[in-house]
Amino acid sequence: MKSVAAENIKEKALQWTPQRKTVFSVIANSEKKHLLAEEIYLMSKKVMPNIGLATIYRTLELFCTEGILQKINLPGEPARFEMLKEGNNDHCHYVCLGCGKIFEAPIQKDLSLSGAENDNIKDFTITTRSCWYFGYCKNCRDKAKIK
Amino acid sequence: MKSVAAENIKEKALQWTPQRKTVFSVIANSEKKHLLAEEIYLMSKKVMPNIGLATIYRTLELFCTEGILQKINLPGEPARFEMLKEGNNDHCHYVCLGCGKIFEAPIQKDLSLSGAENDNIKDFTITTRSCWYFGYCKNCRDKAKIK
DNA sequence: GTCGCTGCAAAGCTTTTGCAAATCA
DNA sequence: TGATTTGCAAAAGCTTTGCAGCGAC
Repeated sequence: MKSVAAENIKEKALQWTPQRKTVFSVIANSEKKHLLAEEIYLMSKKVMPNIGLATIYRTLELFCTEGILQKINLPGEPARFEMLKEGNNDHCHYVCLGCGKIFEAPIQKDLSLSGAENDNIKDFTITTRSCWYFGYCKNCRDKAKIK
Repeated sequence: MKSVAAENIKEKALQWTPQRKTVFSVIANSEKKHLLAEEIYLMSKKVMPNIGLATIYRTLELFCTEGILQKINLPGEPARFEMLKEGNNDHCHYVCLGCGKIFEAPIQKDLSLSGAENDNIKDFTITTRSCWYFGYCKNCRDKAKIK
């Protein structure tokens, strides 16, 4: 399993090397969805002990430009990477400040231009959306109340 | 002009020092809304040549925890800082990938829980929203078509 | 044989930290 | 005076880059 985007790499005469296969499968098979470069590196090293960190970074960058991955930057921590799916990737993320878990939900279709009173925005062509909500999940909120 | 949040600093026995005043006024009076630490540092140095970069970072962190500033992390560049206003700060950002300009619009009220099919999300308490749309403004899109 | 890819090490950049001196309450 | 803040320099942490060797086509 490589995905259409992965096929694109071959078409562009870029190589589907063992290292790139490893990085791809490690991310694709991970239970965690939002991975640090360091985590991807360590998981890849289990499969391919000689792989270098620079290769990880170069591969992640490649995958991002090819639309296989999305890079996520949250405050106070290194970048994370999330696998994109064919078709709709318009979901928003709910980050619990208590337990650190990340939940996801679809983004409303009409959300993008809502409330636009500004021509610049009414006439804006969106290519990528990134919506992040920070707060507390039920569990953590309940715990906080008990305290 | 200091804002309620700035007053809070005094109440907490934190000091409203010349350096902090400088950083605050430099950001408050800037035309650009989304500033790099480096930009704030250079602007502050014009007013107070001896101010140190570490002081800038420490002040920015303080202002963020006090709710005076919001830290913004976009991929591929250092953190930016945006001044928060009293009351509603729920706006989303449109970043033009052509000219780099950032436009703003209000966020829909009902946006947060829309499409939630998941209990974790239905029952999520949001404290902060961060919505970013990437794409092309009218100008840049038109230019691209001419090419 | 050419071109791209890899691993290693070094460098780069942003941000944080340690500490003595200065400042403020 | 005692606690906080500052500036400088050094360190830390993440990421990128240079380069020689390797591998694919």
